[in-house]
Amino acid sequence: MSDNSRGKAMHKLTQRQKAVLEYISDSIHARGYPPTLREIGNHLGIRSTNGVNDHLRALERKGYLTREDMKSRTLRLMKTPDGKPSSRPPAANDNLIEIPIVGRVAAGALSEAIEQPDDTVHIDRMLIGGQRDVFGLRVTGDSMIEAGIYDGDFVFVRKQLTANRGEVIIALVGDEATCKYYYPEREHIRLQPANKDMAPILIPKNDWRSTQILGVVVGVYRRLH
Amino acid sequence: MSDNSRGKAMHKLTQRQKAVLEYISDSIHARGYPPTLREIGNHLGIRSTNGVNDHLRALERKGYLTREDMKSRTLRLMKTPDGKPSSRPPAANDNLIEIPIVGRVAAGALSEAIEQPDDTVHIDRMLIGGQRDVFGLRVTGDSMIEAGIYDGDFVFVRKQLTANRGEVIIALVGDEATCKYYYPEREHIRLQPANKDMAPILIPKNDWRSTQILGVVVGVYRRLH
DNA sequence: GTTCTTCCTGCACAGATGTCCCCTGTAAGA
DNA sequence: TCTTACAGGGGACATCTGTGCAGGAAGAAC
Repeated sequence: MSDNSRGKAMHKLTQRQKAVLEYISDSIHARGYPPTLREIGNHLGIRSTNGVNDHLRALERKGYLTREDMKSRTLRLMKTPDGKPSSRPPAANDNLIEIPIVGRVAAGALSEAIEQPDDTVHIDRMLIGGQRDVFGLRVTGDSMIEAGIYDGDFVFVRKQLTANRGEVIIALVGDEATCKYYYPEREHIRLQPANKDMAPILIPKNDWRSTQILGVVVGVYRRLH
Repeated sequence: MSDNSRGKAMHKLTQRQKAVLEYISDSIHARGYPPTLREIGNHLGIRSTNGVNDHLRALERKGYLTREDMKSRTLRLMKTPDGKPSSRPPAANDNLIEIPIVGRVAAGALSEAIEQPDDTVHIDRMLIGGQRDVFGLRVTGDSMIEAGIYDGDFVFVRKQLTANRGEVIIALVGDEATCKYYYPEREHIRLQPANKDMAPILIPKNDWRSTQILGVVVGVYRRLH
């Protein structure tokens, strides 16, 4: 046994093997359970269970899946066709966070708005830095264009009542949620737009309630095209 | 048949039924596939497959799971024991797309880069407009700051070889992928930065190969904080 | 009491499913 | 040329696995 290409080498898949792997993955995600040999064969036009088994053995040998002897539907994916470790069910859930997109946000109504969101999106934790208690908001207006936040952008906001100087926050001014830089100063809180044509909003510290900060912006998304 | 508590009433589970449901759920999450009748019986100390089947029938009747006739391991959870809809995998998957984040992109090597991505992220289809063939790229440099695309931003790119005038594209210039506005003109292709301090890149149409367009930017994401 | 439902035992059986063996053929390497 | 990996066909076979029938015991509901 010369076995020259073993070790932790990246075994590449053939087109056919890839198709098999993809069908297994699809089946698991769409139905919640893996397919049988015959289901795989049926889907790919392979009439012999042995033909399918050949592919499964190859995939097993290359480390893309494991299975248990003599048990039906016990396929488990180990890697995606790209070679990424694919403990998909855990991975998909662990790395994702469901974020409510709230439409209008009125005073005190943030939690209500989050409880009954118009919509939700799923975001990879990687993109929001593993934060918790995040909600999404659609930006209206051009007050932050110099910070690269445009009209229509989505901002993802970590819910918190305090912020550090200079952070981009969502604050409640009157009955409206607004996106600004946060600059606490001696006499007042300055909410600074990133737009030289717009003036800062100054709120005397007397009038300021801590509940007016809804959160800190941790991500911005813009659709183009 | 009086059947007084039917309708869409919330059917409560017995202790035993709950245990069965929990074992099924555990099995799916821990192993990736549902158990068989005998596995359930074995785990709960039920020696008769029929005893187990009784529970499954009860759970089915009460709407907590479904299964397919004469197929092994085809249990599907519909509700958690609390009564919450538990269609986690379907919901999460239909709306999500897995996007490879490619690092370096050299001439002709885009598909390879996508096949072996350094990383992938999951993006809600809603955010990229239901596009297919999308990959992600980290932006380097300030050439698009006036378009709100900053150094370090992620751009999501729909793979295509053509573009419309004025779109933000990723093109291959030399051996490097670059993000610019696309302006085809009489004599040359103009790749226009969105930065008044930078000059456009002009490529004579003779030197231009269609493969130089890698795709059109459909989304931009920026982490803050 | 009578009738349900729940929760089992035990068992027979048919259909589903994985495994194994024997083949054919192609293509790439050594 | 010989070997190996790939991509199957066809089929026998043992085992898995769900289904169904015949009960039984305990408790609740009527």
